[in-house]
Amino acid sequence: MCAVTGAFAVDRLTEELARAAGAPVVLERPREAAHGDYATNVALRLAPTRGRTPRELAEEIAGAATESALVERAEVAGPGFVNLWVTSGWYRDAVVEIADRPGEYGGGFASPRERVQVEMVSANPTGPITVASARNGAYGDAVARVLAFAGNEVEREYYYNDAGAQMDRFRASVEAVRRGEEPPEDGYRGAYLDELAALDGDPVPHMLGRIEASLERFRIHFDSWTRQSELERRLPEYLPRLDTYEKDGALWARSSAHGDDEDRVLVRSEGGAPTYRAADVVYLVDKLERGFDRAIYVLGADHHGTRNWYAAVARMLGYDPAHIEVLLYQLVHLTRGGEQTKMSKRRGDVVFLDDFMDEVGVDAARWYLVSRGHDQTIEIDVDLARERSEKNPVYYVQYAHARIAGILRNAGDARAEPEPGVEPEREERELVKRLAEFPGVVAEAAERRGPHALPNYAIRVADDFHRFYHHHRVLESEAEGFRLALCRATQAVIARSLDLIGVEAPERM
RNA sequence: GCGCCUGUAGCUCAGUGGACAGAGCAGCGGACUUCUAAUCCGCGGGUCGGAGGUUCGAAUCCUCCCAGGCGCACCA
Repeated sequence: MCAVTGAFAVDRLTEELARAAGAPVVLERPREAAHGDYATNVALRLAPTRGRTPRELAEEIAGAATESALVERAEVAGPGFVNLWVTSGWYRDAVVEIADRPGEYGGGFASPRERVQVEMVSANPTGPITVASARNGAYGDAVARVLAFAGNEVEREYYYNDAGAQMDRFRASVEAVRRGEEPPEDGYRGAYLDELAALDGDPVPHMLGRIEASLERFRIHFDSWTRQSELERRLPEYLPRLDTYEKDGALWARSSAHGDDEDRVLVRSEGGAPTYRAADVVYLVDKLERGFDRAIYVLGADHHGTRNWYAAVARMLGYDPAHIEVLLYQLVHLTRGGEQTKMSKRRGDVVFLDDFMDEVGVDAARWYLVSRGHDQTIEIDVDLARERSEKNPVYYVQYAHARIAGILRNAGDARAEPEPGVEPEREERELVKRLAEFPGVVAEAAERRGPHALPNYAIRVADDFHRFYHHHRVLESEAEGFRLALCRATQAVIARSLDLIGVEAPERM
């Protein structure tokens, strides 16, 4: 239970209403201003169980609600909605509570607090990071940031394949270039191969270095890097704990008996080499034995077929599959002038993250890749990206932040404290109510693993702020103290919304 | 054939049970001796893929159908 003191403004209002209704309520913001600042359908929900008509019950709740010091007025509307108008005191308190603790507002709600590992990107180091993999990172890192802000302890990990058939082809391709020959038919091509060929030794560590640099530039920092080859070696320890059988000379996991769609090969018939699945087994044990309460896998939709595999492995090993979570995101389709391009590293005709960042900037790149629902395939016209950059909503949001920073620079010693009797104007009330939504937006983004709610919300905040700014002066106005506090609160919410998706909040533009 | 995802304005997409469905871009018309016009104000634009069902109430939940994307390896 959260204490009443220190609870957010909407929570306090919700509790007052729950008291009036004698049941839990959910408040929502009506689309129509005529329907009040907040509204609840609690009477509609309660009427059947209480043997009353919805309107009758709504009248009663509305009457009780007006007793609250937070409620200016309450009306019954439609089939039985209770519409509420809040007092100017509620607005002042809401602003102060955000402005007073800008670093914490909206966060710290995780219960229980968990140790979480988010494993993401994990692309084979056979080439630079592509825009497709960048979506994995943009999504996974935003989820990680949201979970951390919620109060969890989060680590990011990159898992890479440093052995196996694809890596052999990659190394052979580099070797061929070093000998001045064409890469093999099934090998890799592209300008980056020449750069790797110019360096000495195994190209894999060099490639990984470039990948890490790209991701750091993309503002994703990995706490750890795990190699597939090291995990494979430990397979014999865990084989006895698995449900396995031999068929056609290969060793199979009977995963279909534990929730997977089919059985999987662990050890190949020819050569006796372990498969990628074998490394999966060891890796899962490794993650959980490191003490993570939750191991999150971020995978592209082309891997959705393996979703049940991880849970099956957990069950076979005797772990609760609830510790494992697979997040899927749909793929990125790139077009050039309307024509589809194929994403194949081997053909070398892909768009690399570094080039994408060069073209549209880091902020727009992150914004673009995370502002759409992860269940949605996104289309990016690479040719359009550059010219669209000035119209990208990310600048609209950043500009609101920079404008506020400008006001606060000019404010000097002026105090950001609401004047006791100040009556907020319409644009101010809308902005305050918007800021009051923030904790709910973050909580939902965390729960649904849907960080795209944040950029969409940030646009609304910027929208409300720009409108407020246009209609009212802050400095040397009669409500200067209130408005300065409102500016601080807005700045905090915008900065946090952007930070959670890895976008910077500039002081000047 | 089986599985996952998607179908909302001209385009790109929000909106996972509430009151006449929203934004950005594109189109048209207005507002700058400003705390930054990267802004604001206004206008036009929709059988929410289709058909049934559940509900006081459905873009949202259920069933079927249509269309598209991605999978269904001893590659990763």
